[in-house]
Amino acid sequence: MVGTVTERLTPRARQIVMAARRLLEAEGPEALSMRNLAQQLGIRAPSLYKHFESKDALEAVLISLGFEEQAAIFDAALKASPHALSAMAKAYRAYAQRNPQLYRLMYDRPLNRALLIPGVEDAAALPAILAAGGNEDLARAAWAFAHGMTILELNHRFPEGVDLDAAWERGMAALRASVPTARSARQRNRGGGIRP
Amino acid sequence: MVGTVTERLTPRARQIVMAARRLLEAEGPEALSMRNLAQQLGIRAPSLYKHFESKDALEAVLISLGFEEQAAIFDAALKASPHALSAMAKAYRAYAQRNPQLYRLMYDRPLNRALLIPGVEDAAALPAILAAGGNEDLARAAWAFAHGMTILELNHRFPEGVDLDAAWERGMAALRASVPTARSARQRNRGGGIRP
DNA sequence: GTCTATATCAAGATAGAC
DNA sequence: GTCTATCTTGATATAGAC
Repeated sequence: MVGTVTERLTPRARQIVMAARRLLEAEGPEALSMRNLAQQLGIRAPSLYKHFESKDALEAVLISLGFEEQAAIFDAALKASPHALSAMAKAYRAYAQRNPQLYRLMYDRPLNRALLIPGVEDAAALPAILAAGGNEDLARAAWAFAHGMTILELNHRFPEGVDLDAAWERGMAALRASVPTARSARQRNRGGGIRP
Repeated sequence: MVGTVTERLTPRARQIVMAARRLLEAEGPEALSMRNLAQQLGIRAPSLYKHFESKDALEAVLISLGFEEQAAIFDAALKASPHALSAMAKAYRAYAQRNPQLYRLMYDRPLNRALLIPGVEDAAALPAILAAGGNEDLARAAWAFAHGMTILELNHRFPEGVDLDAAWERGMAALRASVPTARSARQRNRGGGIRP
């Protein structure tokens, strides 16, 4: 399903989204203003509103794109490795490191789900549940751990020079030991939604 | 050491900080502007600058206050319970739930450490390291898990109605099983700073 | 300690012409 | 699809009088 987000856009809207992504990644979410974005494209800010209803709508496309990309790499990690949970964690960390500002945009605030492309959020979450052996509580715990490590590192909250690889490995080792077997998973899984 | 932060302030500055805290908790970080704050106090915004050099300086006092309070409740949790790591996690979660907007202010951005009251950040972190049996990697992992659960819940990232108690317990059970003994801790602890 | 007046800047968004 | 001109709002902060 890669490409469904940008395929919904007109060619010009796609160009704008790509410019927005470059600007975001280069200068951070505060710099992503309609004025700055227009300048990057060599046009004026009001022109952008012919392509997107609002700034929120434009950001929602970026966020949808992020979920779509996460879903793809999580699926790949899940299929490629027998150690599903660790592979997912590595993929999660790598994505955030390659796209730190988009990651911030995706996770720093409550989501405006009405503006998202339907399904993208759940598509990114499903592989995590599978990697947790179907146990949603464990999937949520693993997600929280991965997000916490990621955002605390992005915000420079750990002491400088510290070995974060070791902290990741320590946490993942603990969580891995907690993955249920296929049999116990069937007993435990009580539904409730696709997101972990 | 409770009270050291507000003790450094003049009586009027203390009143301003308390009003800022009420405003922050009632309406969120975006509403904490110098204008709004002044209005709460029945004065004009420029008057605030006679008491604080900048908005950042005022926020730094609030953040220092948060660390001071966290240090106090973490110390208490550590002393009160033989299950140190779980007690810490419960205290962490409870503090964030009682002070959600201050929690956001404390953790959503990189810290301006030059403006903080010296030592408060480390004082809040030390109990976590002790609770992790002295293993700093584990302390960092546990902190990341607790912060991730907290901020994802505050931002409504989990599906509605889901049992987050179970996710907390699942994660903490896994991490708890990983706490080293006093003997192994002495071998492992490699220093590097007080923050986890 | 507080005031008024002001500087400075930047944000999102709309109307209507071309 | 882009423009100019404009509206509206709001932010942090300073100068200098009282």
